[in-house]
Amino acid sequence: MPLSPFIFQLAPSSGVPIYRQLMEQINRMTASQQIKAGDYLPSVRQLATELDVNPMTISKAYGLLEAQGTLKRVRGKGMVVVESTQKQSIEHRLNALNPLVNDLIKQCQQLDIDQDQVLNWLKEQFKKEWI
Amino acid sequence: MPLSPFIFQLAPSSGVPIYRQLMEQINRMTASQQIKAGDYLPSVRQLATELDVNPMTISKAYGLLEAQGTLKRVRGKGMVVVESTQKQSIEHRLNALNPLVNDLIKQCQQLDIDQDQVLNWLKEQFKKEWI
Amino acid sequence: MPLSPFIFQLAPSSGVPIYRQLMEQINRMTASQQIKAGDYLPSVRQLATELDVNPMTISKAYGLLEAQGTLKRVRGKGMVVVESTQKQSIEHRLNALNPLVNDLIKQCQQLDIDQDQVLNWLKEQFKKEWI
Amino acid sequence: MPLSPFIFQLAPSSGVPIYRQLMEQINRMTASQQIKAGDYLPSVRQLATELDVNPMTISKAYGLLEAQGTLKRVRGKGMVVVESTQKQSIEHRLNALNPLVNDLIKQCQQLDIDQDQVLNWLKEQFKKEWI
DNA sequence: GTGGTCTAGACCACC
DNA sequence: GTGGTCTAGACCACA
Repeated sequence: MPLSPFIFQLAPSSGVPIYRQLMEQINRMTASQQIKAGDYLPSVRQLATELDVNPMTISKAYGLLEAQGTLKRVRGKGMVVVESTQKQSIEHRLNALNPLVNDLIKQCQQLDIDQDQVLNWLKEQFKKEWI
Repeated sequence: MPLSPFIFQLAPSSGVPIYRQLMEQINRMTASQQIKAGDYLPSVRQLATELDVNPMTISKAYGLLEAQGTLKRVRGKGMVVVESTQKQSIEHRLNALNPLVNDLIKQCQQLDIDQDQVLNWLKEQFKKEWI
Repeated sequence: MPLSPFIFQLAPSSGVPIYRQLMEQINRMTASQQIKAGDYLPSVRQLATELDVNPMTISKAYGLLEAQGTLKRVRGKGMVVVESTQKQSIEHRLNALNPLVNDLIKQCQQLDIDQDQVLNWLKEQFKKEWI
Repeated sequence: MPLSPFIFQLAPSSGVPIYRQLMEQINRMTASQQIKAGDYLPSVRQLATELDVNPMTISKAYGLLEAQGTLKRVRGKGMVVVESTQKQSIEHRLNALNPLVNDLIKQCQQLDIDQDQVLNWLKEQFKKEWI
């Protein structure tokens, strides 16, 4: 029963609701099969403690993922990833980055940064920051 | 001639408050001097109509930018960019992209996409989407 | 125990915006440490009811005091005075009265009242009205 | 025809509407007979130029003072102080300072300044600032 | 319960 | 025409 080897990173002051941040991260991890069918997610209380967040917030995220069909509630055991999830194609996963990249492009233009500058800088940043 | 040649793009469902999106965009445009000292911003009502948003929302953004020292109220004429703003260095502007890039890196890892894949794809996307 | 032992006095017809009156009074009370670091201000809704004012007006004042660095939002608990505030020197606090005193002097001159007359009268008034 | 020997002092950013500041100042000057029955006020245009204010603002103040019975419009000559005004008693004029003094007392209390401190300081300020 | 955001609509002061 | 202030009421995120 893999409890919480998952890396969740929250940005509390980003304006994006915490439950949405959680949902998006879990969705990405199922898309990449870092969480597979049958895996159990950390319990509401455990994750709440770990992230220093109200348990109701975790519960809300789990509830919505259940409604969306990604998770299933198992009485007495917790939330389990449903069997239908499978690793999505690389194209599909890259496309999930589209909103972020469009934002990036828009911000570059507003900051008057050109393509080569930002691409070179991104390469550097990736080398530095990639864990 | 306080027209509105500025391109504001809102993401209403992003969770980021509209007034914040506006503030950030205006801050970026002053950082790149696409809006220069002495320029007039579009009027509250005009921008509200253009973006289909309540005037008070625009007004809140302008008011906070005034409190922050970026804009100044000119009676009967509108909001003008203060004189002290100047174009910021390319390093400074690239650093403004940091939060977005950290997000990008995090999402790639959660989607199990490796560095070369994403960098190549970014190059393509930039060529396609850059206006 | 975020109660409301603070006395706010509004002058609705003074022309000074309500949110500004609130901000000024709160600033004075932190300057004199009648509100100390860690104290909770009355909730938006409570103060709105108490002062018979729209909640958004209170909220605007609190929001600006937060932007100004005097208050901090604590999720689910309310607005708390930040730790950095300290009692300001008597000189500093007296100087805060400058605009009012300049106004007083100007009005005396326009009313053809001389210095001794007004100073004696002020002494009396202070004795009578001081709570 | 005494044109504009009057000293008007405006505080444009005080939040008090300019037309009200004007009205109050003119009322004080009639109360003290610094402006007497039969005196002509400066013309709208002249005062507007002098104070760097929109003529409509002056006009509004004059109009309200006319409605209030203090001034009278004389065709082709301007606004004249009506005959009924007379110098008011010193008590009456001191009472006109009441709102300001109540404000002063309130601010002192909120700033935790005691009576003797403020009275001594006021004496000094009066000596320094009185023109 | 807490604060935050947004809307629709009114009125004010000033150019 | 410009921005500013306020209201009444709705909905959201979080404790």
